[in-house]
Amino acid sequence: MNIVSTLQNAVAQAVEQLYGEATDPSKVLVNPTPPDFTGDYSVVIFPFVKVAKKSPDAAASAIGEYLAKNVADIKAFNIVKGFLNLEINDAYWQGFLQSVVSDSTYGRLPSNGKKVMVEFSSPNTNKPLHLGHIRNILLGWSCSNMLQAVGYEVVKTQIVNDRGVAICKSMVSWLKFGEGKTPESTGIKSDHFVGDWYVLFEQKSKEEYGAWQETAEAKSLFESKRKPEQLEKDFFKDFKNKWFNEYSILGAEVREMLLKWEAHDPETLALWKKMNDWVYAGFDKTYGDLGVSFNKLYYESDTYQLGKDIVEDGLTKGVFFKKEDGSIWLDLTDAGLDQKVVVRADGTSLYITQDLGTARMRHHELGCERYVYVVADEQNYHFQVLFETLKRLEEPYAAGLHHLSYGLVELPTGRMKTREGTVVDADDLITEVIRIATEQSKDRGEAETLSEAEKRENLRRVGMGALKFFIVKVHPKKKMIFNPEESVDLQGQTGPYIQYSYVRINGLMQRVEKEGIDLSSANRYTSIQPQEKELLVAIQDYQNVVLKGAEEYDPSLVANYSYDLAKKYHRFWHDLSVFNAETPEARAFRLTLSRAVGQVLKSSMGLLGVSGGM
RNA sequence: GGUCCCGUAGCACAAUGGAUAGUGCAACAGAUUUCUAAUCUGUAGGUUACAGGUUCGAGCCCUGUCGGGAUCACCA
Repeated sequence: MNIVSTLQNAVAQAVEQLYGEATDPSKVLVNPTPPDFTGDYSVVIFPFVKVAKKSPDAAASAIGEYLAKNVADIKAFNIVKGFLNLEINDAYWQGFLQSVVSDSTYGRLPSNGKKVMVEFSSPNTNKPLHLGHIRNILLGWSCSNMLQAVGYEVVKTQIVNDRGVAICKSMVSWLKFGEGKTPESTGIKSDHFVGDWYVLFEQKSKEEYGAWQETAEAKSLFESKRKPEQLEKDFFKDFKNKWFNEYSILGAEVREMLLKWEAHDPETLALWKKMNDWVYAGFDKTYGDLGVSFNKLYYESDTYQLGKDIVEDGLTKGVFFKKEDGSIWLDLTDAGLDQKVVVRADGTSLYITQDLGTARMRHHELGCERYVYVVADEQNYHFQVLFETLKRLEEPYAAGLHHLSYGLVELPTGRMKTREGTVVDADDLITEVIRIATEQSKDRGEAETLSEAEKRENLRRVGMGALKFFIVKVHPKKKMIFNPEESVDLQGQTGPYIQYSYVRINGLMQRVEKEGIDLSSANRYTSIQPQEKELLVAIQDYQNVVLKGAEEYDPSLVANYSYDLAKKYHRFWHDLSVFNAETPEARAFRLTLSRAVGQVLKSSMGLLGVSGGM
């Protein structure tokens, strides 16, 4: 058993024996002792002073005596201001170290027989992926990995938003202005190619709107509908949607396209399929670069009609109600939310209708215990409504729904805005971090032994490791600033810094292999140093970190842990000699310890999707 | 305006209600001429936005204020 749980249990037992009060062992606080104090772990005694009816130090002393007597692994204890500091026997650490290196799955839990779905990425098909998608994808991916590590079977899904106004804009634009060009003929990556037509559409539309504003019709509309004091500029800004739907020629073409699509017009469907396929080919490349994949894809074109049956249900159950115009509503005001339309007056479905239907369908198909939606925080309200609705419908899976909400990513240059063309493209960013990694390696002078291809692959790994680590180290809920230059820095809190620790360890292990060094004398090493102890304590903590990360859907815990471990290893490396250790036992011990650190680093970084060099 | 989220060093980020609020970058001062120098150590930098409250103990929980963001469509 983990020493921390051993201690928790023993303390709970002590409290019960000494003071007759039952205590939940998992509530006993056992933390690594801060470096300034003597000890490996510290028990917080304050919670027990009331039942002990003693001063904190006296209670600590009594509990300490009890532990020293009853827990074989405890070597000594001391008390500082209500904290009971415990020293653990070297024999325990020896055994622990051996158990780690002999267990290739260390940190992972066996299957728990439960299933969880994680939905992430879920892009629109009218333009390429951008920086926001990268955060989404990395969060989804690492959460999937963490859940898997703690025993879940994970189904990774995305819903591809392949229909609707957006893709129709690209289609209209390409038909009108495309002159039959293709990704092949232009040499443009195919999802970017489709996105370019979307951008062109928006440009043309803007031009049309500008021209229209000069017409007599527009002027008189402004005069008759303006609010008092409203400037012409502001009026037309507000009016844009209405204009697009009722006055725009391009807008009319898009609506026609959409109607034809919904009527299954063969030519429209063929065009739609062609453009979407271009986009998918492009996405696949980006997903490949990021090293992610999915188990199951859902397409909005298949699911957008879904949800009518669930709405029927809701009507029968009285969860929903119908207004005179035929639209169906849901009143959530008692939950602090608003009224919400779930089906339009004309009987067509909305975003929420679709999500209701998809939720039920997926549960029938997958039968998961939990469903995690990785979606940006601008949709917090939507998910509140969605989950509350499913709860009221008494859907059996409602309690297992979770919105993993994440904040905006910005660059140091400022916020991304579609309209201002400052959106950071995912592919560009990937290229950029690899470029920076390459540039930095030039200053250093890389190992000459590698082939060109190997060097390139190394740099790609460094760049991707940098990108991934930098993004995932921040708590999902917080908005963050991604600094490409800083991310690739080889010093500091970065992916490459951690990757290097691993490379270093790998180098050691290869040498062990080559020289046939015998590590079996490791357990005869009797003077564990502080730098070694802090590594052991950190390794011990790994399984808890993974568990917590999975429970809280928070990969930043694993990222910060990895950095911390790498940092401790560097300190160890600097202060103590490994190969040139004082004795053969010390050498064997340190090599074994290094192996364990490498093993954990590989595992923890692997959870984050960073496998580069590992 | 209602609702929700955020506010920690110059900057970027940590900190299950527990000890003196940490880490990196940037700055300064050193060490290590090795086991790959992609390293390490030290100095400096803080009224944790502000004001109250709960607690043995609050960056964390509660109330209010200020600042920033998101959202309040028969869009997705």
